Parts: sequence; structure tokens; C-alpha cells
Amino acid sequence: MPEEPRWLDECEREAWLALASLMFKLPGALDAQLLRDNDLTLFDYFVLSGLSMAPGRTLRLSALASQVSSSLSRLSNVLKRLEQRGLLRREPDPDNPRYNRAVLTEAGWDLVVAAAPGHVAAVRRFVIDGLTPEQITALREVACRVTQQVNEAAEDSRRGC
Amino acid sequence: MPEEPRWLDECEREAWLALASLMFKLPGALDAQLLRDNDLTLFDYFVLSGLSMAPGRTLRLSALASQVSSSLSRLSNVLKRLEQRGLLRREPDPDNPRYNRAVLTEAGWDLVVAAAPGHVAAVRRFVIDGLTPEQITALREVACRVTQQVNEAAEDSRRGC
DNA sequence: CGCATTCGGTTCAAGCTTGAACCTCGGAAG
DNA sequence: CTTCCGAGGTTCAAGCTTGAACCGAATGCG
Repeated sequence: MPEEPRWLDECEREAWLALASLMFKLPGALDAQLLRDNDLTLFDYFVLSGLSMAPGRTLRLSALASQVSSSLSRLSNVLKRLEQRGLLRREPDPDNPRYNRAVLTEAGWDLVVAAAPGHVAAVRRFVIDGLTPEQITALREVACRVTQQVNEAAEDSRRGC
Repeated sequence: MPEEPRWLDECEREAWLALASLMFKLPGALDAQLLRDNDLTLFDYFVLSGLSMAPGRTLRLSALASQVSSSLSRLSNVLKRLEQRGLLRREPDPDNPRYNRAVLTEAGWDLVVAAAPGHVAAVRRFVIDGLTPEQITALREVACRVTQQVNEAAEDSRRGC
């Protein structure tokens, strides 16, 4: 249906290629640090850290999934592994027993506390410390905007079923 | 070794979380469009597109790997699949027969040409069209900077062996 | 000359992600 | 009442990525 598509101009192309390069490399770099030092992937860390900041160190699974931008399927698999390592438990939500929640254990909390400094240092090294304050603000705005566009598209295509 | 780590302030944290969210969602959204419409992953597309823009539609494997920010191992696996689909060939480099090159076939070229409009439209929809020209420039600078930091860290750790 | 290292690339096993299929439970609609 | 549907989760097979081990060909370097 696109008769003559609108190609990217030079500036847009460079921005997109740079972003693509970032997307391909940054996750690997952060994964590598966490795996080496704490035997966690970046995704594992986000899950545990998300729980650690929630009231009662607890979240409903679907809330957790949306917080870490993942499918329920992926989250379920990861939770199984983390539960086997004793870092969290799954249990029915006492308020509404048809929901499940994930609860961070003491061991899970300790691991987040132990992993956080190294992880934050890596985020600084790779991302934050190379940028000016204006660039950090711009990054936040751009990334929020893009995330929002992606979410809207996802909702649209759900509606379009 | 980190006595009291430098945590992220509110602004830095927001920027980092937004970027993380982007990194988790954007690749999936672009993959989904290409898979649905052209049976290619984003990574496949970058490989084919990289070849299509190279002189002679040909690149040495290691040059291609660095262009698409991937390990040689990953590239080798992907090339095997793309070669089986007849989209490219591998052959020794005539200039220096100990190197191998990947050469885009006619079918590969046709597929890139067919896939490009839809892919560009998705990049516009998810990324470019939501941003002002200043934001696009800022994005390029930020993403370049981050990529560079990651590359430097990778080189450092290679040196540090 | 010979030894070791590096570079370019491939392969393999282990682990991770994805999407589809499935299950259960609680409404809403007929 | 019962039938249907959707939301919350889980599971499974298929496919992808990763890192380590490996190979052959050059290129030091002693």
C-alpha cells in the first residue's frame, strides 16, 4: 500500500542507526556485568529490583510484567528460575485469591542490595556519566516518547483483533 | 571496592528507566513487523541491508559483524540460515583468500527492496515521527555517545586480559 | 627455522525467549 | 441457570543467542 514511502533523511538515518547500535550493544554489556558479578541477567535484576521497591516487596504478576515491559510468558519462566534459587516466592493474593503475587524473600532482598552498586556503576559508566544534564533530560523525553508510541501501537493492534 | 556508590538522582533514574523500557520493547515491536510482513528478524534485516549498501553488495564477515554490532558467532549462525534461504552466499575473498565474504544474491536484494518500505514506516511510527528535529539530533548524539562508551569498555576489558 | 600467538570463522551445548495452546475462574449476557 | 467470554497465569515446542572450544592460516619472535 505505500506508493512512495517517506525515506529517512540523513539526520534521521544517523539517529536511528545510532539508536539501533545502542539497542544491540547496551543490553549485552549490562547483562555481562551482572552475570559476572551476581549471576543475574539485566531482566532478572529488573524483576527483583521492581519487587524490592514495591510496598511489602510484593507485586501481582501482571503488574510486575507491565513494570518490566515483558510478556507474562517470559515473566513466568523467569519467576520459576528465581523461585528455584530462593530469591522470591509465588503465592495467591490474599485480597483476591484468584490473582498471584510474587514476594521477594530475604535472600532476594540481600541479593538486590549486593548487586545494586555494581549495576548502578555500570549504568553510569555506559550511559549517564558521558552525558550532559541537558542530554539526560533529552534522553528521558525521547525514550518516554518512543516507549509511548510502541505501547500505543501494541494497544491498537490488540484492539484490531 | 565501592565504599559509598554514587546513586542516580531522580532525573538520571527517570532517564535510565525510560531508556531501559525502550530497550526492552522497541526491538520486539520492530521484529514483529518484519517477521509478520517479510519473515525476517530485525537483525536479519540489518545484515541484508548492510550488504545491500556495500560496494558489490559484499562484505567481509568480520566487517559485517562489526557493522551490525554482533559477535562473529551470532553472525555465522544467522548467515547460515540466510544462505539456506538463498538470500546470500558465502565465498572466499578473491583479494585475500583467507577471508570470507558474504554476497547478497538477487533474491536477497529483492527481499531487502520489498521489506524496506514497511520497515522504514515502522521506524517512523515508533521513533522518528514522534520527535522534533532537535530531539532527533539529541537522540543521535546521546546514542552515539553511549555506543562509544560501551565499545570503549569492551576494548578495555579485552586489553585487560 | 620452529614455536606460539593471533585472527577469521565455525560449531556445539546450554540456556533464554516467543507464541500458541491451554487451564481456571469470575462476570456478563441470553 | 448456563453459556460464553475475557483476564490472569502456566506450559511446551521451536527457534535464537551465547560463550567456549575448536580449526586453519598467517604472523610474529627467539
